[in-house]
Amino acid sequence: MDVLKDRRQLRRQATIEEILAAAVKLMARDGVAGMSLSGVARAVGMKPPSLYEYFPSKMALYDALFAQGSAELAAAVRAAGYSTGTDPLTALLAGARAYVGWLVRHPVSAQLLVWRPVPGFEPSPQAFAPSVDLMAETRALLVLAVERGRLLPAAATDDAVLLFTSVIAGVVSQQLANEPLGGAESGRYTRLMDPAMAMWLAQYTP
Amino acid sequence: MDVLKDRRQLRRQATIEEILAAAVKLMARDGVAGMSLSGVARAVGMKPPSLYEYFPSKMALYDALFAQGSAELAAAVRAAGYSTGTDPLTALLAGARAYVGWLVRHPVSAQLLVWRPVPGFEPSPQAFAPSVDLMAETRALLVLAVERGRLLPAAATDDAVLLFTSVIAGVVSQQLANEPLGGAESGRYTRLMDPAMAMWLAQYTP
DNA sequence: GTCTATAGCTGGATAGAC
DNA sequence: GTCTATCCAGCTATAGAC
Repeated sequence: MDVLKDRRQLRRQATIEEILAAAVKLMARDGVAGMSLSGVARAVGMKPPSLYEYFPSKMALYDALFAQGSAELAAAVRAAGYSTGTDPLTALLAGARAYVGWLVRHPVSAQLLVWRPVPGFEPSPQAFAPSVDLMAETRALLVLAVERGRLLPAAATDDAVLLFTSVIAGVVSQQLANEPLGGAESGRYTRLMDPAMAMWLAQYTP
Repeated sequence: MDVLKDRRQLRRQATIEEILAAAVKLMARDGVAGMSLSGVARAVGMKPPSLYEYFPSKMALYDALFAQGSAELAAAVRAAGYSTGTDPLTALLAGARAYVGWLVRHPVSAQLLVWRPVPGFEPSPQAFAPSVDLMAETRALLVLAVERGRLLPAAATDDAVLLFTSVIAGVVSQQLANEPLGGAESGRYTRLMDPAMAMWLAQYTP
């Protein structure tokens, strides 16, 4: 708790983040499954064994990346939703837009989060938690929108939620399949996002 | 051209297919990117060098798998469409159903075709051709459906086609993310498929 | 916390005998 | 066409000096 300890922990945290950033960069170049600890070590100016001071295994590094991405994604969605005021439907749409937008801007994390490209890697429950929370909040927003009469009751059923997430997954999938490593900033997904949301809404608007 | 040569070629073709099948099986176990030539060789009762008699490199094996999957998928979609008679809209929907169905029943090929999980692998133009053809035929069906008054003119625009493929991609994505290696035969995707198609149709039906 | 050294393994691919 | 033998490269991970 004293200053020295804090400074040390801060330094350590900075190194950890440097390692994570380097790993993401490498994954953008070689593919998510193609990342190697040797490559990461080279990128941060370390020798491979030194990485084990920060992560006990390669899978632990993947898990940290998953946790970081999952948390940042959830935060981005929440921030977008909160900033819109109190209307649940507006918040829902802003959240969906933020969700897709974040994934498109972070294609490497997107692959790690949405697909499972690494043989043998399963995210830990802690790493997965933000996604679970986000899903629950999305559901709650839908229920609220129904209660307030902004959506038809059917919009809060399991099938409607599945359809909603599926539409969003479709947009993300389109983008990632065409620009897996985040090349040119194509406006394709934005052009797709509005009609897609409108299409879903048309089913459930009073 | 003589009988002996034919027999030899037939035998060779059978071996090639055995190798491809073994590779798919291994990819289901270890992940698409986790397949190894050593493992494939073991599975077919060969030593690794012998595989080079049939494929000049590991990437060539991936390409053959891509080509095979792409062709089979296109064939399945066409068969479903043709069997419905001459109504383009019915054919379109039957095709979409067949498309998703085939991918769900062949999750390993689906990952290879839809996602790009193998670092450094790009399908050759020949391997990719069936997918391109299929896309063109889908477009043609939409145009035909519009001409026959089964769909609104807007259904043949680029945006509508993008939305159509995106909806399908969403269903596939949902399924693959939850059952990447084709575990239990969950009826989830079928439950999702009909509402998803209905949702798109609602936008473009006269 | 960082290093050297190294274990220990697996992989893709080639040469050349049979 | 299949094999043995081998090359060479890369990787994760550990032991132990500093």
